[in-house]
Amino acid sequence: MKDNFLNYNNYVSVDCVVLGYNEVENKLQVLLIKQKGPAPNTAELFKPQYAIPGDLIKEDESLDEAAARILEDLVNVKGLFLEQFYTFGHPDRVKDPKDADWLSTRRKDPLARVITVAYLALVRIDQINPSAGYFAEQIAWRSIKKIPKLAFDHNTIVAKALDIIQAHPEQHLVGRELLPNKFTLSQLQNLYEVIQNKELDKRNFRKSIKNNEYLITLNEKQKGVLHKPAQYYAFKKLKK
Amino acid sequence: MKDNFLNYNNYVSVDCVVLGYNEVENKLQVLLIKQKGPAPNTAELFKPQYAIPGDLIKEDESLDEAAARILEDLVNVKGLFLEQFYTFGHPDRVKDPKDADWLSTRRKDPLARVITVAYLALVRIDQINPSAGYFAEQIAWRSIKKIPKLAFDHNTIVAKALDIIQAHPEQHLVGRELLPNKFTLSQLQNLYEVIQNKELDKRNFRKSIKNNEYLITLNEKQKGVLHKPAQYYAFKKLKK
DNA sequence: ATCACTTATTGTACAAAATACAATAAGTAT
DNA sequence: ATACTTATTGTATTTTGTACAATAAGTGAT
Repeated sequence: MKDNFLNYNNYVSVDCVVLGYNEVENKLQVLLIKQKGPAPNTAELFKPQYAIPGDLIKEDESLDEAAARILEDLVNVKGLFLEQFYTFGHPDRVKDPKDADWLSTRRKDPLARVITVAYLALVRIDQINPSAGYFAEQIAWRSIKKIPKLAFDHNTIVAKALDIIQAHPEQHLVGRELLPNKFTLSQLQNLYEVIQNKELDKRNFRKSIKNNEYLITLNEKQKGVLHKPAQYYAFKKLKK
Repeated sequence: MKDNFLNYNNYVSVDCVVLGYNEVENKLQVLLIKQKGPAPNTAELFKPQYAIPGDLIKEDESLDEAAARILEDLVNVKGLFLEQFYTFGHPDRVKDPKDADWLSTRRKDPLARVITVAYLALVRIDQINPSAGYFAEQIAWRSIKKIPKLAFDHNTIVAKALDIIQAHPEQHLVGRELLPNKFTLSQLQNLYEVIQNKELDKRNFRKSIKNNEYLITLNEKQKGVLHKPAQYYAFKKLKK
């Protein structure tokens, strides 16, 4: 019966893949943080890496709450779309020598295993104001096509998030989350094209999207543009 | 900087929703264990509940390995289909009074939070031999239509597993996992009907399934049946 | 050999959805 | 009036989904 009182405690963290859409450049980007070193006087010894934002969970918060807190701390925005998508728990996932430095400044037991629950968040880059928080030296948006080498297994985590959203953009409310409240069908199409990384036919796109039960036509058109003004659309509130 | 050495350790477990297919009765069932009490002499004080099989993870195993171990211990079969599908981490998920008894016999700190990574497994009931292991008093198959009240939040976990498999049976290799190596199209159709809980048209089912790139026609028919013998089919090996 | 019985197998008409493809419309600026 | 730019729309074709019932191939009984 000695197994009855096994006590394999583990660190549990939540990591967030924050995908941001830059409408002007029509690019999808991922939010990275540059790791903060230890006390300033020792900073020269510390080689910061880029990472996705994450933190250990707190005693009294759920996983969803932890993800929301991490994002709030970092991007100063509440109520973003957030979705758990996978949990990464390989025993060696934080044991690469490249990560030892950072862990030694942040953990009582730097070699302890960390299991991380990964979340996907969608944000409009122009609407949020990410700020380097207590756990980030600075933050950076990077194109999903040029993601640098990241700390821990974060490249794997980001790749899995991208797979998921590309397979089913509509299930992840991309339009609602990544566009302004009112938008044109061309804007919506551009977004889908970036996410799926392929061109779509205008006529066919409009035919299919107009079956979307949440899309509504507004009583408003573009003004002052140097071409035929486009109709504005919006999304209906979600049924709860 | 006091946050630097936060030490919120947590128990992490893996729970498995084992769905078994009984071809004869054409039923989908879920594998439950009846919780084992403390030492025999105190057993009369212990009110066992049904639960899905699960265990704390071990120090040196990945989540996938933990899931495989739990199943192996319980059903004595290796190499089953196993898929992580969600992680449940509400702070109170093991704090219902109904669960206090069992936890007090198994945990140094019975009130400690447990985060659990849930896996889905698919098995053919006639092919495996579940046995009560060190953590199960006995095991039981229960129809997915009549699942009793379970320990912890296990009813929620089972419900989520069922949602997932019903939405996309083909993505979860249902046929490959739940049928014999050679099978008839009627067998395959029966399985899909049980999983999706609706009747399918024979002609339409065959039309759609025959597009499946993994389905191959064998050089063999049923023998000795009291009706027109059916063609046997099989699944091609998966590309890795 | 015929027949009764049982399950396996197949086709066709129709509707709906996906795809390929280009001309016209509505503004602004000159 | 014209040039320019992006918005908007339709049609033919293919593919996929759906509804629906007659024939085929065995066995066992006569």
